[in-house]
Amino acid sequence: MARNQSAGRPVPAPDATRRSERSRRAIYDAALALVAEVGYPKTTIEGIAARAGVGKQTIYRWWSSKADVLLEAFLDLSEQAAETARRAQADDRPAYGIPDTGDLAADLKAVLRATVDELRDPAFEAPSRALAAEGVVNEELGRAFVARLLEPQLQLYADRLRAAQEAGDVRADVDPRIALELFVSPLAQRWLQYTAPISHEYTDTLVDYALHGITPR
Amino acid sequence: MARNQSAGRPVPAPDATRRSERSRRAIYDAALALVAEVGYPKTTIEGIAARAGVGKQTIYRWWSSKADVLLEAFLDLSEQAAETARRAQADDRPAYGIPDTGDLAADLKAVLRATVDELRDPAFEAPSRALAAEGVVNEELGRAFVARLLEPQLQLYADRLRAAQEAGDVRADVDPRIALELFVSPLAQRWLQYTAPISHEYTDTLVDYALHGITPR
Amino acid sequence: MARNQSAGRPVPAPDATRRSERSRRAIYDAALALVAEVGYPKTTIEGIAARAGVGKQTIYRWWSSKADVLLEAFLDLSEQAAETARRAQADDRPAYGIPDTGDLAADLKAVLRATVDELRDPAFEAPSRALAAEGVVNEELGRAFVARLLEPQLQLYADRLRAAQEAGDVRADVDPRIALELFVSPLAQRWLQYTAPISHEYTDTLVDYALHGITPR
Amino acid sequence: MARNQSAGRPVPAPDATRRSERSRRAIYDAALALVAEVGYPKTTIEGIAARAGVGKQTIYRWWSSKADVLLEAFLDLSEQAAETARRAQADDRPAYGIPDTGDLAADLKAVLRATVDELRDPAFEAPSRALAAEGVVNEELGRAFVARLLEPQLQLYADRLRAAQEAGDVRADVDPRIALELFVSPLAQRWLQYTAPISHEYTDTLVDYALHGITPR
DNA sequence: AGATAAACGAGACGGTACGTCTAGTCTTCAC
DNA sequence: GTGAAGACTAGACGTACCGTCTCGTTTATCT
Repeated sequence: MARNQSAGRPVPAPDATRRSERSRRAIYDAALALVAEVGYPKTTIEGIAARAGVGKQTIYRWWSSKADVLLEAFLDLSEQAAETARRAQADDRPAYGIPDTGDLAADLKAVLRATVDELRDPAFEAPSRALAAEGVVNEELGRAFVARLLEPQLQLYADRLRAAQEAGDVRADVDPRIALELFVSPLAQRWLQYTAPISHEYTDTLVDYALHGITPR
Repeated sequence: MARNQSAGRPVPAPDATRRSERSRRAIYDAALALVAEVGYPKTTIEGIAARAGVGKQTIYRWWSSKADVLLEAFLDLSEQAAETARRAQADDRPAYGIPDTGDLAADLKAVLRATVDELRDPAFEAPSRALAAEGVVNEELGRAFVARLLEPQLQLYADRLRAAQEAGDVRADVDPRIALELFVSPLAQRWLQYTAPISHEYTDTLVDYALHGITPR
Repeated sequence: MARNQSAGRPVPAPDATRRSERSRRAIYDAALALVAEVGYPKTTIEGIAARAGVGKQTIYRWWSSKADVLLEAFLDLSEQAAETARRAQADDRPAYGIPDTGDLAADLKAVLRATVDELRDPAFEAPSRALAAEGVVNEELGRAFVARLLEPQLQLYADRLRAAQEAGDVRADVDPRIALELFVSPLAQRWLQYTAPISHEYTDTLVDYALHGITPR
Repeated sequence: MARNQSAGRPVPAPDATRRSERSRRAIYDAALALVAEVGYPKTTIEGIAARAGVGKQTIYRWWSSKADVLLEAFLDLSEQAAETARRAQADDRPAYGIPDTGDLAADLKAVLRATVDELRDPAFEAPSRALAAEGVVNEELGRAFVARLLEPQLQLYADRLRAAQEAGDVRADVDPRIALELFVSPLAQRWLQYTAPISHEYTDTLVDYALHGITPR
């Protein structure tokens, strides 16, 4: 992502130590605000630069594309949110990840309900939807999006499922990385593709189906 | 979809009876070819018109956007493919839909394996990926994409599951429309978002997990 | 003007006897009205056709260009005006042309004053200015404009000057066709090119200078 | 001329100090060449931009219309020609304007003969004819054309006539600005409107008629 | 009176150019 | 010597007309 250095002429890499933190922040803010306000397709680099009070070159110097700017802006936003959340928690509690109360179904349902709520938060919806869309069509960005944003999230589910396996609540022969998709992917698809509305009841049902299957026991 | 008639001056709707079938076909072909060759973002209306040997206005007269052209082109392609498939089948066999051999798991696995193959067919991949991406970010198109392409496919799974319910192979309290997502959505997400590779083994596993759950029985 | 029949395939010449007089009149009216309202450059053949309630082909069938339509429309207008003027005159008076009272200077001044007034009539100004402009840049139309509209007018001056020569009021060695330009062309240039305002005093002065020269006698 | 700033949103005026002289020259050259080669109506802004190797926006940034480009291009050409002529002259001779040998008729005839030759020079004919035509129909451009190109030329005649008045060769009560039209306007009209051919003999005759009148002395 | 054929209103078609917008590069000036 | 400002080349956007080409629908003679 960072900087395109594959091309012919070895562009002298900008000196990152002298980079203006002020501009970086302003660009993130402008990019997120514009995506939220006018949508991703109508968000332009010129627009971001103008809103951030920054020259276009300052954007092209540090990012390779509109999608790249937005990806980093969103990553930054997520980190800030995570940081805030972490700080807000009581100090000695498990810092991050999916809770493990011993009740797998309840834990998954709780987290998925929270995810549903988050997906409906407009501040998150516009940029993450934009990034997801761009990632569908732009494989490089798609992989970056998955690696830096999605996979870390999914890993938390995998960890929880592995813990459940150790507790005997999930069969040992089950691959947690696949199993988690049984409830995560349906939610993702409904949200991304508007195939159907999402709700707490829906995600609860997904967890039940995924844990116990749909055949008679 | 149809025609923009929301704006101020009521543009007289073009006379569809005089529409050039030749141009329509040429536009579909050009649009699909360009999306496959240079990708959706670099496919332009000017490019489609030039390649189709058609005036730009002929495109703007009948479609409202590049996405709209591609959606119809892809629908047309699908219909043609379905038509071909239908014709290729023996006359008395069940014409369309998911086979029902009595073995639900085997039937689902077979269809999903075929889907995996289709998703890897470049002729289908480029346009459907492009449409899916556009649909993520453009709700109107997204809903049209789902309603006209995706949902009819999903309905076939729902039908098969309902038959399985009647045969006692699926619990009666299960909602087929949700249940199908347990194996369809994971595949869709891996394909769309590059979260992980897809394979026949993978979809087989999904069916097994979905049918029997991941908890010990 | 008439009809382009130089090209390869011998387009069957339209049958003028079956031509719709109604359409012809409507086209003339629409053309003149549009030129007066929106100016010549913004007058389009589509616009004329729409306003005249006529198919575009009906225009292309009978005229070769926008300029051609306007030229004929203006000729028609001029003929009608001349006809009206002729009818309005007493029956036995000299029907047409420049009066000959025996006083050359007075006669020329009177006619030029009338011309100044006519040039200021908006109904004449827009189309004649448009035709003159087009004629400057389009030699074929320019020559047609001169031959059919301008030269007949100038001929009247030449006739009056010749009569004056016979009466001994103009030197015998003077070429009337050139002499008339001494007062006609300055007026034409001021009007066409906005080089200076026109007035009755101005044309009176032109006649005086032209008749007696500008050197001391 | 300058820049359109009448519209709603106040488009930020471009910074003239940073203007590319290279582009400006290339645009002038391309515009003049195209007008000479294919004529004014078939000269397009796109064509000028392409030929000049320039983006369309660079033309729209600095000029408001095709006519405006051509006017400035032609002014530039005239200035260059005048500059060249000035440099070519012997240093102590009267730098510019109409010669004053004491023989008014001869001086005027000489200058008009030179003008006839210039009007026949294709390099000047196409653009000046195009500008004149556009000026007939577009008052704003017409006035600019007159003010910046025509009137300065005419002023030279007025100056020479005033000198002749002081020398007693022209009557004191004659208005030089009007008198000059007696020989300038006829030539202009013949050239512009193709009313008749132009020649050295013709302009000589015009001078004779204008100086001495057409009546017997 | 009916047949026949051309002119007609309408408007879709392949095109060209318009004037605007944005991409991404390059240059200038201020801090 | 970085970074804002913005002019530059390039080219797609969506619109407006061009001139050509069908369509059916009048008209208007010619059987």
